[in-house]
Amino acid sequence: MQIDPRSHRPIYLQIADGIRAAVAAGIYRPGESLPSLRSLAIDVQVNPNTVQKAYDELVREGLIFARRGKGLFVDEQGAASAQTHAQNVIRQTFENGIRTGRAAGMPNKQMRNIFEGSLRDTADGEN
Amino acid sequence: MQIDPRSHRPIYLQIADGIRAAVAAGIYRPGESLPSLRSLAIDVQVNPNTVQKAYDELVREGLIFARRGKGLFVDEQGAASAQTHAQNVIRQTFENGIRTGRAAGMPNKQMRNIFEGSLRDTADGEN
Amino acid sequence: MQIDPRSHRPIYLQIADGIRAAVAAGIYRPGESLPSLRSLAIDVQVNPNTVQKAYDELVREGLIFARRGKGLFVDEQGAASAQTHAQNVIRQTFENGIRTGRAAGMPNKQMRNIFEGSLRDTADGEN
Amino acid sequence: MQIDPRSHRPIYLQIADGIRAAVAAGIYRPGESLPSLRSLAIDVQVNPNTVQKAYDELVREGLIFARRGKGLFVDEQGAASAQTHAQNVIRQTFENGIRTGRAAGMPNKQMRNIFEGSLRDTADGEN
DNA sequence: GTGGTCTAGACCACT
DNA sequence: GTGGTCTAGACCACT
Repeated sequence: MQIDPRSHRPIYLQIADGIRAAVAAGIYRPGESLPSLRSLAIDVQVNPNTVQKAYDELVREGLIFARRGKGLFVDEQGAASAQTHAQNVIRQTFENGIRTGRAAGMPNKQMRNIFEGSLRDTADGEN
Repeated sequence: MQIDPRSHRPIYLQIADGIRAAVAAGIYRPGESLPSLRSLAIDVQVNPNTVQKAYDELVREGLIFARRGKGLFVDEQGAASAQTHAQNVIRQTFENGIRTGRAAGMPNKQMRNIFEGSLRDTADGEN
Repeated sequence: MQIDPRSHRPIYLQIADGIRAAVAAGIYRPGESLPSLRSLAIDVQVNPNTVQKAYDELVREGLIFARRGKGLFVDEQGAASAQTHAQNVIRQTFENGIRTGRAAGMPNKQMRNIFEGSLRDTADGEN
Repeated sequence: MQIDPRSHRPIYLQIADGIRAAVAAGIYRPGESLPSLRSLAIDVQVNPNTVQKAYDELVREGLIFARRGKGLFVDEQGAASAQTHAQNVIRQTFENGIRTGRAAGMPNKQMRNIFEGSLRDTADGEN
């Protein structure tokens, strides 16, 4: 999981994004356990409290649930909702970019070009 | 100009983004003066200090410059630089969305669909 | 016996509450033996240590007592004490609800209405 | 606001309960500001982080909203929801008490007596 | 070992 | 001064 400490997006939300994406991608499946607070904290080089805040966010969303002394688990119904949630986030992000372009008077055609360039530049093999 | 007080992006950067987009769009042209601190502060419902910080940012970037006692003006070369800056911001935004999609295992095709949907949904007439 | 793992009331106290209520209701009578640690642990899906703690609590209260190598038994005077203890717990619970209502400016009449509604909604046949 | 440090209910939830009740009671009205993190922390003798967690809970509920640098305010629509929320909490509490009574084989009549006793004992003048 | 609460204290953005 | 994030570290309940 990638954390950008210079981003204005709080670390705990970046972590929540990462877990959400991983569940959406099927890396963690319904009923399966997630990395423990402490192990993930070591993994992303962050204080356990910050990971806790990230997980808390996802528990409230209904994506995961916690069992004291046992661990954190992907909710049976939660995985599907992670997919749609991820889609919404992506759409929201694209719309923000597009709105910025609109404000700068940029035509759709140019924005499509930029988008295709972004797809190419972030390609990590097969897509 | 749209300010989202709940966004984690600092308000002064949101204001700078807005000015930059307006310059790129030709709303403020090279040599023209920009709104005063106080008028813009009232406009976006924010403390003048915050607008000051936004203008500082843009002066540092070279997009605008200050004439003591006269106000702030758009740099001659500023308009072009605003264009490229806006492009970079947009590209950055798209790449963020794409990275989220990749993390969730979403194929390019689906992301293109979402992008086109976003273009359509944010259309405000002719584009 | 109902255990709510999401409640902030420790599980061992929830188990003790359950046993106490069962003794008060005459399900376990004075002199009779109680379920073994392991059987109750399996029953409520909990670690035997947690059941142990619940029994410890009840022994301390004087509701039950242990015969080494034989098991746990309901105290002769225990049944009566369970009755009064259950009454205290219930009273305490009602008072908590009433205090919340008072804090929200709710008149007694409305609280009585809510109480009667609760009695009705939780009715499981004859009461 | 009363905090019981011996309760198993976390302090931050006790604080949230208190604020919710105060809004329901009309002590804080829609649009009005709430005590600041620091002042409330001093008031209830608790760490500001704990108050923060309580307010965070209420922000998520939609009862209040926060403005960075300005303070916390009661949501226009939130006040009404506080009333119903308070009612639900009270009902939930009563039902818990009643369920305990049922488990102990207590008849409705006796529970009504206990309830009336509780109303009397917690009376603080006119109700 | 695992989740959850709490304190103490630093630092940031905004008013 | 006001809300918000983060670290470091203690302590609790449960496995």
